[in-house]
Amino acid sequence: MGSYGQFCPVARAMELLDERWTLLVVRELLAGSRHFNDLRRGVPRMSPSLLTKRLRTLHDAGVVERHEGPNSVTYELTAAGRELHHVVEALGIWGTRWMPEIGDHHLDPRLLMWDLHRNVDLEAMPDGRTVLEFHLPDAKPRARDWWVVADDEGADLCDDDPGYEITARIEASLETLSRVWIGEIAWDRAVRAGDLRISAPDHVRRQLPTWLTLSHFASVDRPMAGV
Amino acid sequence: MGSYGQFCPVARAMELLDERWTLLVVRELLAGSRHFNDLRRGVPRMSPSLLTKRLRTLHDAGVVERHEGPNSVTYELTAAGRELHHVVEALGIWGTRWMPEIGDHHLDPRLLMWDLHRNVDLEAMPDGRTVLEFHLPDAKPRARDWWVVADDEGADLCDDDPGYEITARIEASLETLSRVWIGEIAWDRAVRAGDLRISAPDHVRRQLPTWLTLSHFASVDRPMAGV
DNA sequence: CAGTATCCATTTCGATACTG
DNA sequence: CAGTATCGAAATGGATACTG
Repeated sequence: MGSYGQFCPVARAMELLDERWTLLVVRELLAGSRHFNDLRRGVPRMSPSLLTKRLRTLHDAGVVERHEGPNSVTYELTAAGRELHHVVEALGIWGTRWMPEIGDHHLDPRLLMWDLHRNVDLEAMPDGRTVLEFHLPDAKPRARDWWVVADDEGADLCDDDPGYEITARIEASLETLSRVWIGEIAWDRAVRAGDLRISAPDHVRRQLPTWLTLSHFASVDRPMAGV
Repeated sequence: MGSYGQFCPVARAMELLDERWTLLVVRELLAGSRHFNDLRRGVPRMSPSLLTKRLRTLHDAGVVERHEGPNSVTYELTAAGRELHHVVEALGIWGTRWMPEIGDHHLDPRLLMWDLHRNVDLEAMPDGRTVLEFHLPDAKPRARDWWVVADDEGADLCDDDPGYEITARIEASLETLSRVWIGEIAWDRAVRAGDLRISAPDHVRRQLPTWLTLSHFASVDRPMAGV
């Protein structure tokens, strides 16, 4: 394993990048995660020891820098790491266009809510606190109810009721919400079909789609759409 | 192994593409190889059974088409496969810019000569037959001498003396010629340093660099150059 | 030309539990 | 918070030889 025995730069890049999980960790770092446990939330099926190992490999390759603070450790991409965004972008576009639709084994409520919560548009939200309650009836008990609590400082994700007043409640199956998030079905269409149910005052209901920024790849053109 | 359990399109693309050798096979197909044994020459360290397996996986994923002719089998990229050129391109550029210089274990005379021979510029060459003899003194006996025989039909690679009149003879270590090929050192500089030695009439000697097109990534800007 | 067949050493990863 | 420790099951793929 390891080297391909080729001088070709594609092969030498893949020596590092074809290791399982590696580019997903890079994707998380590109998305802005800095702490070990934040990274974990972006790759929830990855074991912590494997994450450690990958971070070390990426560090040794000059892609990641590790900073030890007084009471926290942060990881950051180097210039080389930041340039991997071209690779991740190309992969994401290709995956969106050509990979078959998502199946049950691709669905993960923890990842979905983690992605959703870190992409809320704080600017678009009203001043003060906004609390979005999500209910995924078909998820496992522990992953069924979520709260995104946003103020001008940022957005937090809770899996316990924080007790605040709810601005809006969103109910959908894990599959529906996932497919809306990645752009496979449109928000409005899911609402009209009754697959996405919103409990909120009318003005909130209208605003809601602008608060939730969908996946970066949601707007990618799909050649197979409707086939 | 296999699924990452993520709906993220980067993850779904990597489910297919992070398997060892896969993108190098795609690179070969993008470079124009159509036949099994041509593909093998582009990935000389890959076992034939593994190549078979990867081709099957790529076929099942809709990336490759397999055509059985009367006495030959050809593989061709589908539209989905052709679009992987964005991914391969991004990887090659990144690898060129950020992967450390090549080491001995990256050198492979078979691959080098295969790459060189399929990138000669037939248009730039004189009419009739052109025969380039390569001598790599430090390669293993069987991989030390090569002949590229080009006419207006195409270029062939031989590892036995075809017996034709030699237009030019090029002598360099495997490392030097590899580094020139991938653009790590310039042709002229290698010649001036005496690392690349050419036996040919003066007008051929001047023309030679235009006949040999270097690696597609040779011209990529290297941020670490000279550090 | 275009693959199969075989075989095992090695790796790799996932799951889980635990720690300063 | 930021990791280690441990373990075994699974698979991966490299080497080599062979075939219609």
